[in-house]
Amino acid sequence: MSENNDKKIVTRFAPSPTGFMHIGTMRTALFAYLWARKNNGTFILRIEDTDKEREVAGAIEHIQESLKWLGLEWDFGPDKNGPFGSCIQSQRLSIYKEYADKLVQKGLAYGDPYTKEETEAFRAQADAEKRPFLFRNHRPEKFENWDGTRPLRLKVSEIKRYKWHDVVRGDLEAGEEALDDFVIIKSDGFPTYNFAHIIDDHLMGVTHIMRGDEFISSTPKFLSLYDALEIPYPIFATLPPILRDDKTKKLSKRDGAKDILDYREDGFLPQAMINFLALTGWNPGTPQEFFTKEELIKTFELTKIQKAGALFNETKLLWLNHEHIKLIPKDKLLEIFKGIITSYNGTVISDEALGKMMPVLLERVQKFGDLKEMLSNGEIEYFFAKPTYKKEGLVWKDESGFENTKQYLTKALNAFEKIALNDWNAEALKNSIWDYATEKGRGAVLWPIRYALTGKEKSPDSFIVGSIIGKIETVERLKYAISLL
RNA sequence: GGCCUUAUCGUCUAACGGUUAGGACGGAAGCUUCUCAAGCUUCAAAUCCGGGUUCGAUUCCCGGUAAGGUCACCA
Repeated sequence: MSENNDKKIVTRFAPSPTGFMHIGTMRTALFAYLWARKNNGTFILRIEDTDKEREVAGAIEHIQESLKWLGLEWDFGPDKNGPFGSCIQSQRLSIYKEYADKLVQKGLAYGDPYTKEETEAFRAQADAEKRPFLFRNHRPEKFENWDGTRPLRLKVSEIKRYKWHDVVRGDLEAGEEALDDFVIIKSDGFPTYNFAHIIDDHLMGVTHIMRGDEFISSTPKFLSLYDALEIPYPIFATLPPILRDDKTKKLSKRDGAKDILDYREDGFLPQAMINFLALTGWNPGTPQEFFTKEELIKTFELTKIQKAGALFNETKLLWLNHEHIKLIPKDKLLEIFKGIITSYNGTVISDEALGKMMPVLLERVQKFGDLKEMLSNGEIEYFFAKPTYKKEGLVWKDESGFENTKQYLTKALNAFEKIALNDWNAEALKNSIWDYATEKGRGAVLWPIRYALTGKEKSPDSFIVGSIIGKIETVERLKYAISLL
C-alpha cells in the first residue's frame, strides 16, 4: 500500500434503497467503514436509487438508522453533501448524462435499436442454445443518433480477456464472455448501477471498493468502462459471501433474512454485532476474538479478509453478545435492566433489589430479549410475587415425605428468623442451615426451601433468592409452605 | 450450458513447504452442587478426492468433485 501513502483513503457504502439491511450488507458497510477510519480517511454513504421500480419508501431512513445503530457514522451521506455534491444518485442525473454524452461523442456508446421483445428473443435463443447471452453479437452496424428515449449501451471497443488485481482474492481474470455492450443509461433516463457507480466513485475520490463476490463476474464490464472514460482503476476488495445456515434457520422461530435492526429489537448490542460481523470473513491473525470498535479500527487489515464464504453462526453471536454485556458498567446495566422490567408490566423494582438480582440475571441473559422472555414466561416471577404450587412439589424425591419436609422447613424457618435484618444475605442464610442440611441430606432439606421460595423445580440458589426477596417475604413463603404440609 | 470464484473440526478460523494441524463457539464427560445457570478441568472433532513437483505438501501445479456467483433497461 505504500504507493497510496500520499493519497487520502476514501471508501463508500452504496446500498440501493430497496428494503432493509441484512447481515451481509452491513458487513460490507462495516469493512468499508473500518478501512476508512483506520486510515483517517473518508467514509461515504451513497444512495444508489437509480431503479425507481424497486425503490421502497422509507428505505433511505432505514439504512441510516441501521448504520447509526452500529455506530458507523459517515462523513458524507444523503443528509450531508460532499464537495462532489449530493450522495443521492437520483440527484446527480445531469452528471451521468454529461459523461454519457461524452461517450456518445467519442463513438463509444450507442442507442439500443431493439425493442424489449426483440432483445428478449435474442436472449431466449442464447438460452436455448445454452450459450451465454451477449448483446454485442447483435450490435448494429451503424449507430443512429441517440435520442434519449432508448437505452444507451457502451460499445466495448476491445474484446479481450481482462486481468485485474484484488486485494483479497489476488489476481483475477475473466474471459471474453464476461464482456458485453451493457446498458449505461436506461430508457427512463436513469443511469444503471454499472454506469453511475463508476462515475461517482471517480468523482468522490473513492480509493477502495469493497463489495460482494457477485460483482467479480461483471468486473470486466466495469474495467472496459473505466477504460472508455479514461478513469484509473480503484483498488478492489472482494468480500466473501455470508451464507445462510439453513439448519440453524429451521430451529429459529423467525424466518428468512433478518433485518439488522431486528437484532436491536432482540436486545443484541451494537458493539457485539460489529465485533461478530468483523469476525465473519476477517480475522486479526491472533487469538483475540473480543474487540471494541476502536480495537477493530486499529487492527483491521484488508489482507486478513477471508476468501471463502462463511455461514452466519448466531450461537456464537449470542456468546459474544453475552461477553459484551458482561463488560457494561454495573450502574448502566442496572438502568437497562430496570427499563426492561418496568416496561414489561409496569413493575417497579428498587435499585437495591435489582442490584442483588443482577448477578443472577447477568448469568442468564445473553441478549436483553432473554430478560423479556424470562419475564413473560414466568421464569423469574418469584422475584416479584408469591409463587403458586402444589404441596407435592415441596418434597424432595419420594423418600422424604410430607412430615420430614415439614420438619426441615420448620427448622429453616427458625434458623432464618434468627438472622438480623442487617445480616440478611445469602451467605448468612446458607450458614444458618448448612450443617443441618448436611446432616439430614442436602437435597431433602434444600429442595423444599427453594421450592417454597420460588415454586420452581429449576431456579437460582435458594439463599440468593431469599436474600433478594428479603427476610419478611422469605419467612412468609416458608410459613405458607409449612401450612400446606 | 459458458465464464468466474471458493474448499482445514458441526460452525468461525490459525498454521515462511517441515507443528503431536492450534484457538474460539457449540457438543460430551467430570468437578462443584438441592435444581438451573455460571465457573473450572478434561475429551471428541478437520486439511473434499486423485495425480504431480519436492527429501518433505493443508500450503505449489494439474485434473476431478462439491458449493457459491454471473450471463438484466437489479444493484
